[in-house]
Amino acid sequence: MAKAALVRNQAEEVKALQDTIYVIGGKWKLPIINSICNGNKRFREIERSIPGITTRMLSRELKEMEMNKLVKRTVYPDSPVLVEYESTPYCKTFGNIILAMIEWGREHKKYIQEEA
Amino acid sequence: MAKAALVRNQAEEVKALQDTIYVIGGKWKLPIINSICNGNKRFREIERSIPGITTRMLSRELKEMEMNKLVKRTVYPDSPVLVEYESTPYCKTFGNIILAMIEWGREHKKYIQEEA
DNA sequence: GTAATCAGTATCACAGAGTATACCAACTAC
DNA sequence: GTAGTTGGTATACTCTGTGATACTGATTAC
Repeated sequence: MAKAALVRNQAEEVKALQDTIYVIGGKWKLPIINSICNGNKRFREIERSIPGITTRMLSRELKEMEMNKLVKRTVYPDSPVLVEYESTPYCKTFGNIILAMIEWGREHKKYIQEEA
Repeated sequence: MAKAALVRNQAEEVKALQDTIYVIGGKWKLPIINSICNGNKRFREIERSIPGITTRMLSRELKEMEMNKLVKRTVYPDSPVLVEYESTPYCKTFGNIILAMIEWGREHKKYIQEEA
């Protein structure tokens, strides 16, 4: 009985985990979410804030994220056209994951440096 | 000044985030870590606990994770050879990330179901 | 007039992550 | 004797995420 409960729990956990990985998988989604949640609004601004990303990848990911309601894209069609990206409440639900990962990255760096 | 501090902070955050993504990237590492931390020790046991994984991917990832000191592999060479995988303390440092991701997966499922 | 910025799009190409399938030798269970 | 388990390896293949490079038209700045 305890065993069965444990097994079911594990199966449910893995699935939840795999769902999450599916949604935020890849190199760029979390860094982009993080950037926008940090207040970066303009395309080039976001681009500059993420080391290594290319225009193409940013463009693709933003498009997908807009479709999935992760970001809101607004166009101000004044003389020099201006585009702004904003995070949605849904986007902010990744906060804990991102924080945990930033924290891990910091600890990992310390660890590496101590080792060397 | 406040601006400069903010910028430096952001840059450091992204790098930490990207480091973490680099280490645990891909479809399988986190599910495997989770499985082993949950007490699964045998190869086939781990395999069965992760929906969709193939023998080959598990084998590859375990090998890599052993090299990176994420898991410990022990062979008991008794009549039917027995192999056991264990999590290392280092492996357990991913706990917070995994928990946050499981939590997100659960909420996401609720969200999807409510929507439908 | 030249360079730079903005918000992207268009092509091309590739490595490597991931999949599919079969197979091995040793052992157990029926 | 035959089917199943264990801990994997071998081979072949797909596919797509990612990268590199170039380009656009409008605008501003020198």
